[in-house]
Amino acid sequence: MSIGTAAICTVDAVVLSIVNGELKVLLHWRPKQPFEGYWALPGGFIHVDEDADAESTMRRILTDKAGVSGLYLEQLATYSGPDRDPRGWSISIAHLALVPAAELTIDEGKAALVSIDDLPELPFDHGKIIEDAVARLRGKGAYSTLPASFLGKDFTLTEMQSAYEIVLGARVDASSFRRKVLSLGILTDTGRSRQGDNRRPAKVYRLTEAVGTFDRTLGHSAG
Amino acid sequence: MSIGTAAICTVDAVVLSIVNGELKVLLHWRPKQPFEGYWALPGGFIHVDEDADAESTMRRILTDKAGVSGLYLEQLATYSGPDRDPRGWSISIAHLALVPAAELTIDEGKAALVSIDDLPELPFDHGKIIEDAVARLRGKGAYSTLPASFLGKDFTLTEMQSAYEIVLGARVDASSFRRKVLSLGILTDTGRSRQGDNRRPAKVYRLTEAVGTFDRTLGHSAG
DNA sequence: TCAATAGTGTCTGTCAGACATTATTAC
DNA sequence: GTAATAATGTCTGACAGACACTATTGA
Repeated sequence: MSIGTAAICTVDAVVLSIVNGELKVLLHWRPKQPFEGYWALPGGFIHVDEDADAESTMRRILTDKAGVSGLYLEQLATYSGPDRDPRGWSISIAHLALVPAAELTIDEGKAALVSIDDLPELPFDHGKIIEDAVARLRGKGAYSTLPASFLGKDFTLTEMQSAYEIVLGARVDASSFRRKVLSLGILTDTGRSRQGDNRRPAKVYRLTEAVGTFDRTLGHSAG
Repeated sequence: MSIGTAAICTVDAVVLSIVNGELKVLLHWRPKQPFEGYWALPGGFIHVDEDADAESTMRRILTDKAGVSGLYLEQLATYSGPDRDPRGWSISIAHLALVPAAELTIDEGKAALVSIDDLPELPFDHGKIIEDAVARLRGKGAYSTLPASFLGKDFTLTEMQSAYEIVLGARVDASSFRRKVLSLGILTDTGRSRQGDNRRPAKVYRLTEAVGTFDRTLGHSAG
């Protein structure tokens, strides 16, 4: 009896970034069939001869297609079925990646950052995957440091608050935000300040640890 | 160029249940190689000629191996790599299932419910998968109706509270629990009561909707 | 009556939201 | 001084935890 299956095994990434106060997703122009000429999520085949696991596949592809490495990456969900890919029964292990826009290398014509509110028609089930990715980000954003992944290593509290507001899609009270974030101990004061024009300089912080979750929520709680 | 990969595509389920106030996982005795004679998670190959997607594969296998259908099932994560299965580079789309113990058909000798604190040595990465499943359940339990999936269709508040206590691994105050659960509107009063010996009968409720999440937490909040 | 469990009432500390106020910069 | 943003102080309502209290059954 055969132990293998004929399923096509791929990975796809929903790479999100904040540009001009808007959540954008990285789309890649498909140079080949199927869906030649369409914009789609960056993805590709698992190479069983070189990849240590699906996350390695994903990082290899993101480095190749978007020039990013070391970004925040988590597994989103796995999509499968006979109809999602015209080549046959397929599996896609989808990932969610968050990256500061400045760290992305966009090859004009081959890739683009597109507002999640203004997506073109997408092949496969990529529309659904992006929807799920944004839902995950919005849901997890309120009780984790995920939104800080959109910022550089160092940032001010105002910048961090702005990232949370964009992720949550709601205004956040500055006083509450500072009180909570600082009391959680997730930030380290770098001792430096960032000057602006005609205004008081803001203290510069960085994450004490990598992305993590906490039990209190930030921003408005529904209900 | 070949579009397929040689990855072995499987699904596995962490079927959890509560027996005697303890969280138990369904293990299946492996009648064939690899790991013949070991206890392992119920799982199997995706059949691309008959399965509509990985969840269909999972439900087909659970019906065959555990006689359960219509249970709560959600995707957990996908595990992959060259070493987790001796047959080669493999993918397992792992699922989390919650089911009342009474609805399980256990074929003695072929399957067993084992306490999650007393697991045997498990093949593949099944130990890690169970660990992740329990972490998911504990994390999501405090703000969802997931623990109610361990109960039958109808239940009393005391039974529901007990399920939450077992899932959260902590005592829950009855007054707080009732106040919260009832104010959330997630329960419908059936109008019936359940008699016990020498005690006041308890009202019988059922979930108003299928498993869902809410924003307030039940039980102790950490921090 | 008692034993046992079901269910309610109420106090208190914590904390999010609101918003007024102060601080620090450039000009 | 003004303009602009950074940061703090304080009031209030909501609610979780604690726990005392009442209710309803069988014997």
